[in-house]
Amino acid sequence: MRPSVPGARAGNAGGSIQRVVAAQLFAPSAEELVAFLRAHLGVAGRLLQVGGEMEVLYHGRAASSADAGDYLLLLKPDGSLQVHAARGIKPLNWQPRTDETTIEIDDGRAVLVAQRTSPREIVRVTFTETAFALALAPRDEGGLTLRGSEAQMRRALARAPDLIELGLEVLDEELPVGVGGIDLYGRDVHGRLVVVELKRGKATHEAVHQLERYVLRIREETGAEVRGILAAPEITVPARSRLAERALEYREVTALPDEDDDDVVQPSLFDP
Amino acid sequence: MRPSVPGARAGNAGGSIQRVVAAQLFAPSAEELVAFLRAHLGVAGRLLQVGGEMEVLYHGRAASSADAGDYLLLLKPDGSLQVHAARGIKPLNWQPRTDETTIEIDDGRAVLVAQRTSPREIVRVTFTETAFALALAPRDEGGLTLRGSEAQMRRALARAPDLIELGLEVLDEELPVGVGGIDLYGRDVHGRLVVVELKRGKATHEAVHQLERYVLRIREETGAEVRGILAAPEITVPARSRLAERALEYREVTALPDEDDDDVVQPSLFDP
DNA sequence: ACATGAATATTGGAT
DNA sequence: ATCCAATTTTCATGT
Repeated sequence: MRPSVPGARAGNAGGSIQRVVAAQLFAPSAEELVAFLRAHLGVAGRLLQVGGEMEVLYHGRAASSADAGDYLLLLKPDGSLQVHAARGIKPLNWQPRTDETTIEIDDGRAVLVAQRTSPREIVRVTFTETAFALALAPRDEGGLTLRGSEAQMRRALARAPDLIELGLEVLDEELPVGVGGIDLYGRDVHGRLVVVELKRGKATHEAVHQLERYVLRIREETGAEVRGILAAPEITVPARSRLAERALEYREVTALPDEDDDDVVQPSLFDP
Repeated sequence: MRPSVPGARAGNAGGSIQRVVAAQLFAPSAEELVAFLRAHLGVAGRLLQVGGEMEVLYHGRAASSADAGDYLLLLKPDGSLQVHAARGIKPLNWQPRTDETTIEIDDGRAVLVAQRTSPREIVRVTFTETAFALALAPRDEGGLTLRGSEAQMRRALARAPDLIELGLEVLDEELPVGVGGIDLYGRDVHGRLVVVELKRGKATHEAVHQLERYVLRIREETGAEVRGILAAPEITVPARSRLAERALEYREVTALPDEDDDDVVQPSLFDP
């Protein structure tokens, strides 16, 4: 029978633990923390963690300063760094990539400095009271599959354009026009050109602007009649108004099927 | 003298550790993990962590499935959840808020289900081989101050509009016009109306579109001559071209001062 | 609750 | 390297 709470197990137990938890350290001194981090920063694949009281300074695209508080620092093997507070998805401070990370003693405290060259940025973490440090050695990751992206929606609608409108013929996906691209470009049952702007979430006035720009551009280029359709699962009230003012259209399509359905895109409830 | 690597210290050592590390568990069985998580999920302020092999399913705004792999799960006291892989700032899976979190044994494995009501979302984590679990009790956070935001830039430029152009008089900040607002609205030394669009980073064609919309709107409303200025530290080449085509202007301003300077906004290098 | 826009956005793709 | 658009964007703010 294994001990449970609190874990009284020593450093390297058997089983998976020594493969994932490479090393651990509780309530270290500044010197111990520095030695620990230096040792493991040099090992490829290590995910390091430090928990406890720390101060964080950042200077780069912006600049920030976090007073001493209890945070959780993660240093991933790809050089990314994040400092988490007790709330929210987003870290308090972070760095997507770092080119150089050093750990030194400064004024009796362990100080980690992570720098990036382009753009020139620096994060400086001063550990004022460390509760623990962990060195993890994650093994392989599993694959990730995502459904319901806009790209999937677009491909599904290109295969089944009747879900947007009966008789719609799709001529192009991601058709480049000036800057950016038209999600779906085609011709309706009466031969009129159709520009379709897709959104996987609630469409806002920005999506209407995008559609408007594309429609005007195609009208200029072809001189023909061009319809514009905004296809999304939802639309904000102001966006709906603006659409109506410009004689553009809205079509309801959902990015995800119901859980008991296999299709990626559902037909609109309002199709004739 | 404290022990260093690997930490052979038992669960509740003295000092800060028992205040931050409430409990720990290494290589637990499914039952032990369930008991641990249940016990600590009920305690306010606990930040829970589970490391090891797990599968993650998500269904909500989109849907995703991550095969078994070594990940790190964070459950914060505010109900947010994130599953981190070894790379990147962003979690593999996450949930900004959860309304209900349960932990059960299913087919011999510990399974955590976190649900959110609005929008209806669910994250299901199946622990296939747990290396460790930690219950942290973070104490107070320090304050965070940030410099270099667009709002700061705007306030600084409103106080010192000469940094944009000599003689510029600012009449309004965040002036609502249709949808959205004009960052800075004023009058130049010749009495012409001026619309200023600010960006704290590199300005793209979207910023030009925004400026264009505002300028056209103000021209319509006033019938007067209206200048449009895009103020940013950088601008993309296509955005610069589009500006020129529309007879709009670019002014270089930086969001952050040099490190040895106290001003928030630097004057343009090209000012007369 | 809804709408809006900033963000140290991050990330992936195309050129 | 640059530019662009999506993102389960998240987040703060105003209405």
